Amino acid sequence: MTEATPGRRGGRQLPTGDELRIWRDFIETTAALGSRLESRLQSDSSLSTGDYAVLLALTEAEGQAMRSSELAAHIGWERSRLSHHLGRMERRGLIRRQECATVPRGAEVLLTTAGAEAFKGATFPHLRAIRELFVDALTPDQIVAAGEIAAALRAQLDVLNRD
Amino acid sequence: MTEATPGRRGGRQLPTGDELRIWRDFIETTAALGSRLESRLQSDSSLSTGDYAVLLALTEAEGQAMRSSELAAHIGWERSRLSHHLGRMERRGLIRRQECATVPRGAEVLLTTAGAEAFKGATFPHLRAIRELFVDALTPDQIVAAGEIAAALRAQLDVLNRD
DNA sequence: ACCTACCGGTTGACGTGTCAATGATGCTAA
DNA sequence: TTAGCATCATTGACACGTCAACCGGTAGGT
Repeated sequence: MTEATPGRRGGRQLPTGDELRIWRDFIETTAALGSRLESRLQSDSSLSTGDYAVLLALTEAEGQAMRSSELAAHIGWERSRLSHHLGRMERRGLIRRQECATVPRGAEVLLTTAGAEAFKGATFPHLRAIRELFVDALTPDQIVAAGEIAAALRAQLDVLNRD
Repeated sequence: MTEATPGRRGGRQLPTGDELRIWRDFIETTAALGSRLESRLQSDSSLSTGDYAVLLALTEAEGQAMRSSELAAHIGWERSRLSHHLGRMERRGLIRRQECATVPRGAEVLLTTAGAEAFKGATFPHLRAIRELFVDALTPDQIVAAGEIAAALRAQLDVLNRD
């Protein structure tokens, strides 16, 4: 398992071979997991995970509507990304955009009935896929560990975000 | 931490709220980690992780060349994806393609000197980024756990791949 | 010989993501 | 007042990924 490397863990610049193997396995597997879920969602409901995130936010919003900027902040997207995505969703009839009465130059994003139905139909298979691909794959201990690992990685990302 | 849900863990169809929170945290954080590494590599060396994978494979290949199909199999990409990517890399002078002498209708992918230098310059900062963003973020136990989690998720992906 | 089926590789269409530039509109300070 | 300036949102250019269609050539069966 471990390697015959000189110690000095603190001063080392580069990952060891073991660490690198785990890194590759980890990042590739999580990426594969994400795209597998994406394709499950797609074939179950013709929605992407992006669509799902937008529809979820709108479904839970009061009046099933939000201003574009709020929506972007809520789901953690750049405005540009959201704008492109809303354009595609609008073409498919899942949402509508109209000028916002309260805020000047603001755009209100509305859930259409087609969008609400698409979301409703997607929820159950999506959650079931999460259970099958993630929850069922891991022991309860591993699920807890996964949460802690995610938290630690997130913390490090936040720390290094000051660059 | 835990929820006041009816037991019956075996028969449950959907993830609990706790499980769902961990899932979201996990998948979003790993995705963010991937894109952070992508942008580090980009700003350090003007390469994408795709470029890096291709250049790594070619660098380690005999004669710094491989047939397109072998290369695709080696890095686990679809042929179409590789073909598109090679087109972009060829435009940037990182690789060259020529007809393969031995295999009819085969395409040989060659590393150019520019490609070899780009890879050489990218390696160290890339490995350092992996250390900073992944290895340094976790305890040794967590790194081991991450490897086990990846293996378990991969196994489940493989099992469900018969559908 | 001919038809077919496969194989290696490319291409086109489209969805998705980032970055930088562009409107459009209100706010503030000379 | 008006010259900036920030803010909300969109747009265009491009990289990347998937899917399905395509092309050219070889191999097998009849």
